[in-house]
Amino acid sequence: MSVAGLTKNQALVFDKLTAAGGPMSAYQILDNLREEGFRAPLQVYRALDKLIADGLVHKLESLNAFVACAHPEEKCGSHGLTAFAICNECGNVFEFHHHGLEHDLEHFLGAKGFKPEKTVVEIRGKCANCA
Amino acid sequence: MSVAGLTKNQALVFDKLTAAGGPMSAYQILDNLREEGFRAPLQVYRALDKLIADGLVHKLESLNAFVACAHPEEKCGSHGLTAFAICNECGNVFEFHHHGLEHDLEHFLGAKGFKPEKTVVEIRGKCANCA
DNA sequence: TCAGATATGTTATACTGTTACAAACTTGTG
DNA sequence: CACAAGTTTGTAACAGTATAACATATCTGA
Ligand SMILES: [Zn+2]
Ligand SMILES: [Zn+2]
Ligand SMILES: [Zn+2]
Ligand SMILES: [Zn+2]
Repeated sequence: MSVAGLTKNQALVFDKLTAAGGPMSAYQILDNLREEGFRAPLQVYRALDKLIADGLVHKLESLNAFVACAHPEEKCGSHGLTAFAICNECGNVFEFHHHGLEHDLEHFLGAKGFKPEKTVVEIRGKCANCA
Repeated sequence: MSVAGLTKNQALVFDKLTAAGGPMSAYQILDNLREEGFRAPLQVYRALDKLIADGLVHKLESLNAFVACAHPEEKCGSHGLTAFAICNECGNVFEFHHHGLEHDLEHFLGAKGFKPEKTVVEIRGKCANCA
């Protein structure tokens, strides 16, 4: 379950998020880790910072929530662009890479002198089950 | 400057945002409208809700901030996809539409039974001036 | 052992957004 | 005009998200 190189708190947060199988807010994580000794938001946010830097967790900006990476073996962190389809009905999140997209954006913005560092792509809608 | 069909508070918020020429947080807007009689966040959020629904203002999810539409005459609201390149150095925001992008995403997700309703695309990086 | 670095704990606070309810204004109708 | 219905605004309280500042503990290498 766990991943090498993580501290205790980082591992607790990562495992909780992985077990959830979907997005959680920082405060939901906090409440779910009180039994394990968590007391303050900062414990969660610090762990999330590291997990995000390592590409093991992503932040969903349009939800203010966090989700475990769907394929950590692919080193999402190294991709400039990770995209999410988020169902507004059931809350299900589908994570994907789309190289055409990435390339198009880089090309389009590069021509304008803009250097992308991190790209947020979140598609809100209805998933196949909820349509 | 103003736009027809807006109430007093909506017009005040829209004008302030337009004059700013860049993103503002809801509370920055509030503080800038105290002289005009604003007292509570809800006055700002209610106005923003309407302006966003009308496509005159966009929310930048990765900044928790709001920006006046760069080309309201094009009815951004009717596009599924409006994208933003946001400079991490100077805060400048460049709004654009990219139909190839929109089409690719629709095609890719449509094949999976996902029906997009609203898409967030925000590219954070360095603009030409700051590179 | 001891110093420096890293990780954690704790409190308080700042920032973002909503609920609930009351009052004022607008508009159409008898 | 009177007055009801709808819409806009005002106000207070609160809920949810995130960080600053400082203290303590733990780990690591000289
Ligand atoms: Zn990922
Ligand atoms: Zn669904
Ligand atoms: Zn626009
Ligand atoms: Zn710039």
